[in-house]
Amino acid sequence: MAQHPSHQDESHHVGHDQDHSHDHNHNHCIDSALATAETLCIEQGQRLTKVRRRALELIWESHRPLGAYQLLAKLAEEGFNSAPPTVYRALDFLLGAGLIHKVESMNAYLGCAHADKAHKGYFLICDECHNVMEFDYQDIHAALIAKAAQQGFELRAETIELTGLCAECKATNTSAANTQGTRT
Amino acid sequence: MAQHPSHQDESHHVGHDQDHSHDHNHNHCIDSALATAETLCIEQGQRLTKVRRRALELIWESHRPLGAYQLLAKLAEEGFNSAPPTVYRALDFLLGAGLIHKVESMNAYLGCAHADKAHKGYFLICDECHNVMEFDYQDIHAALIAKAAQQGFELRAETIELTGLCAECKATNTSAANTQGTRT
DNA sequence: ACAATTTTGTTATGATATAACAATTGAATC
DNA sequence: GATTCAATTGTTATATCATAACAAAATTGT
Ligand SMILES: [Zn+2]
Ligand SMILES: [Zn+2]
Ligand SMILES: [Zn+2]
Ligand SMILES: [Zn+2]
Repeated sequence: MAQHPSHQDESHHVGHDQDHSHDHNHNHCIDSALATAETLCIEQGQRLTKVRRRALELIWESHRPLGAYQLLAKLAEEGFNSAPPTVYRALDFLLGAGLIHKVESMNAYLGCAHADKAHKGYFLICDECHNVMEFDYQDIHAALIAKAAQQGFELRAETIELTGLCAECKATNTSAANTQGTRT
Repeated sequence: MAQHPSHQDESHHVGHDQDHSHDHNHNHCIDSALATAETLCIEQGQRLTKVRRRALELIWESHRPLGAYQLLAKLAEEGFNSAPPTVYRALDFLLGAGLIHKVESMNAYLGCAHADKAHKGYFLICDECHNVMEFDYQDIHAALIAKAAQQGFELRAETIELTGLCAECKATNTSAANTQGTRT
């Protein structure tokens, strides 16, 4: 529930080596996320089964949020059952364990790099390249709690999804002097 | 895009006379919203046709956010065409005109009481009674813009949806001394 | 009246998500 | 190891949310 102070105001850029040569090959992120997942599941007596584990890997391997049916297709390719409940069960498990977030405005799922710290995901979503950056902003969190409390509202969960143009796409659009402006 | 300062930090409680005797019969809200809609559409050379107008009324008459197919059913009862495009077209029009908001986390649509001022809706959503309160919080808006700008991100749209327990439900739950705590 | 534009009707399909129940697997106990 | 119980997965069906494509009708401007 409470956000951890350790990476307050820090951002973690998720998905960033799609096409345009940001070649941070993020195997490190994946390995780290999987290791965290193992640890957390063991600690909590949860079972990170094959399909759950592979689903988590596939979500991380995707460089942007992955839809449930996209994930299902990938799992099916690898011999897992191809019916929807398979993927939704895996997603429910991973969401419950805090290992992934759902981006409501995209109906898509994204690995969380800070699964070990309970928090809600705040996202910056680029309209252009569809990359998503998760950020943690303690000030906003506190302000939202306070604002809700003013209304007598007890805050439990937050969906904060900001869309717009990321730095790279803004640079590209500007420098390329493209005529179509900010397309979608 | 910019939120207007006039109702900064003010909240408008949407949907509040459902069952438990908050008998603000909100005909006033509906009438006011419809009048605003007329004015806005005329000003902008937009046509508030029968189906669009009735859709807006029905959304307002509902005391909580209305799903597209719920709305479609109501329209169909009244002799409008009952195929999905009918309702999605009306919703698109109303969204475009700023007369309603979509609550992403509920896939539902809600009348906006401040359609005359361009803004994004910020919502408090009760897990218990499903009422939704729209609030406007200039401080948070400014902080989000600043935070995004720090990352080089140009903010275009915001989805801010907070869930939890509203004041009434908190009171009910507490006073009823229910054993189940904060269920859901 | 005529043409151009917008809106609506209609059919079909895509995309996202869950219900219900059976079969299998895993872990704990006997 | 066999037994039992709970958790997980398989399977079929369906619910829910949303859009594509094209035809028909209504509205607007001339
Ligand atoms: Zn996270
Ligand atoms: Zn981008
Ligand atoms: Zn509003
Ligand atoms: Zn409530």
